[in-house]
Amino acid sequence: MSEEQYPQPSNFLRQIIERDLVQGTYAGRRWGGGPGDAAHHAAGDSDPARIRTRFPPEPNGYLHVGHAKSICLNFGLARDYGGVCHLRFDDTNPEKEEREYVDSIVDAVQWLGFGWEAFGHAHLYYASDYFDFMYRAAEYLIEAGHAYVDQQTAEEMRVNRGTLTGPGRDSPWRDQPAEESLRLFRQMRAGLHADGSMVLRARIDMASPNINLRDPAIYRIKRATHHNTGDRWCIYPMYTYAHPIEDALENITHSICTLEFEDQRPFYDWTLERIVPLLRAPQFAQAKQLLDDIAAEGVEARRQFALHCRNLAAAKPDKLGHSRYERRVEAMFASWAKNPDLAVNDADEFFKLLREHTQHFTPLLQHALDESPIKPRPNPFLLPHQYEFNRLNLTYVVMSKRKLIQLVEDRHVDGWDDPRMPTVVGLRRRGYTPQSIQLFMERIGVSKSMQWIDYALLEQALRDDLDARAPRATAVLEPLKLVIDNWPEGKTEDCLFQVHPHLPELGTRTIPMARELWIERDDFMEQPPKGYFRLSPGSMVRLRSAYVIKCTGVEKDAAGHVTAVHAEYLPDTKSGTEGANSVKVKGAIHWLPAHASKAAEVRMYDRLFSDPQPDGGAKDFLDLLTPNSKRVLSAFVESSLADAQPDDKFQFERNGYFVADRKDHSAARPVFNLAVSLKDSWGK
RNA sequence: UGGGGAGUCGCCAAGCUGGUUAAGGCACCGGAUUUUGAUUCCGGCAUGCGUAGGUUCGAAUCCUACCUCCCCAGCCA
Repeated sequence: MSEEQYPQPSNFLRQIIERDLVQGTYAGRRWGGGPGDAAHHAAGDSDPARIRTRFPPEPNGYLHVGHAKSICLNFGLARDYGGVCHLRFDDTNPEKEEREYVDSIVDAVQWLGFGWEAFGHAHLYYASDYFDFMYRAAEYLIEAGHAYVDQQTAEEMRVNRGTLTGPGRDSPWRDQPAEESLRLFRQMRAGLHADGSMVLRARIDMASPNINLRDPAIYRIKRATHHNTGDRWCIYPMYTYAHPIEDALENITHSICTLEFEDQRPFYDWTLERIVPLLRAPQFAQAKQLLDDIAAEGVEARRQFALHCRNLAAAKPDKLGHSRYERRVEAMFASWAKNPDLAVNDADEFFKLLREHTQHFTPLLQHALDESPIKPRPNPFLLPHQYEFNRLNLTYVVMSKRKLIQLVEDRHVDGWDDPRMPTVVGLRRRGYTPQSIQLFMERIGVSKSMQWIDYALLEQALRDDLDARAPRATAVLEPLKLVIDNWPEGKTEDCLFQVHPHLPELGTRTIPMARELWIERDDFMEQPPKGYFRLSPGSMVRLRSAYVIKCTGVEKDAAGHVTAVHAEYLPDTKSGTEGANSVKVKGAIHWLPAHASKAAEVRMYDRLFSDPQPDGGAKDFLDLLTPNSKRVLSAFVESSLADAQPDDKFQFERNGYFVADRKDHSAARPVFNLAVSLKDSWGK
């Protein structure tokens, strides 16, 4: 795997993947054609996907630009490394989830330019389809002494969890016999207990400095109709328990999530390591074989592997549990610490214990094989690993679901797809292209440090994308009448415009010049400041693709507002003719004929918030809303725009990029949204 | 105060198995071209890598101490 093969900028995730590819970490995987346990996959061929990633949204709301980063990352990595990215709905909490959101997420991911069809399969999955396996695994954990049913109230559990600095207290139910927990758990499933009356908990360590390891809840009773499984279940697994299982069943190699889940990773590993005998049954047999092989290699191999395991257990004490087999091994490790030579004497017994009671040692074995410094040993378990990246923070927007909902419900915006919203549907309606969003994500990169990205960067990515390909058009947004007094009444003359200045193959369009025109109100000033290139009394300016004109006067209403501007044109200065450059002018303004332009509604959008971090600190984000962030203008557009279809994007020259509104635009009633203004070093 | 992360130019971000002139993007500042004050093009932009020590011929990269910021105490995800 040479560097030249991967021209993309390096980041820590790419390095991890490239390392795994080089080392063949996941080379031995088989794929059963769909998600399933190892027996299912063992029956399939070797996995055609070199890596598998996943985008796992909970279908409880609309996706926003933060999700888009995760989508671009996960699907992008899979695409770049010959892998597959699964779209998986993490639907383990029926109270919050709805079919409507599933549909909108499917739509959003596709629109962003990604798909989950690969190697003849549509990799779209639901965590809820794995409930049976999750339940089986839970019973297995109970039987193995790794989980118990707790009848404390939620409040008692909270109190007994301890604090950030102080340890928790064991539940009175923690040491009840496995049979009793199993009986209760089955009753929970059968619906014999009230919601909230008991919960299944992993049995780990109530004194762990990592609070997530203080016997986390893994199943709760919740009578709610699930969008996918209906009323089949009244107990539902918790995310922390369900997620690693989902990944493992789907053969995910790199499970990539945001930084706040870092503390959760030890539990992710804990879960998979404990259920290896169930999850990876055929590989489990392979692991026993591997132990036999090592043992057969001789005294030195045995000694090395045993000491490697000891060192690992010393570094990660949680890899060893409390069964009597594990306690025996623990005792051996302790004696070897004092005298490594003892390892030689104990090696036979050590291997015998591991070989005959492998199910107790899967956590230790998993890590020993994963990080074998002695001699590369294939790790048959092929468990997925979790990696975390920095979440996107964008200035001038809010991204928390609660706040987004409030904006919609309190009618500060016109809906989830309001062009000012940072939702994917909002960006789409605003005129953002999938390419611009992908470009933005490439530019901001990914790392593990906190990132605050200026909203302007998103806008610039849109400009860069649209500048290269959007057809040009003329629109006069705030019209002011211009009368060319020396132009004959009734005369018109076609003026030629390029559709795109750098893409001549896109052709030309014409706009007829006439006596009465519309120009932009901003393009005239009665008392111009220094450096103003446009029209003012006595000044000359070019009408784009037409003639140079000289301003001769203004009309005003009773209040003194300018109602019309008068000018005379210089007949020999038409663009494209010999005399075009006979008169040099600094400014060129755009215009439209009053008799042949189309009226259109143009919606001008500003940032929703005027504070760079409306989400931060003690501020009330609603106090920081930009007043009038939406302005509706009655504008004129060139008549060729009558053919514009909803979602079509244009550069309105000298103004910015606009999109025909995907909901409201029609030929009869054209409606355009400002996507992003042109860069303006003068400052309108 | 426990645990887990992170600190490289205004904003991102490479580099971090010690030796490069500390990549690149965005922003910004010059200048050229321009009938969009747009685009494009050229040029500029960290003697410096959170701070202080140390190891070394040589440190952003290794060691020590300290500082700052973020995350964690749901039967949410």
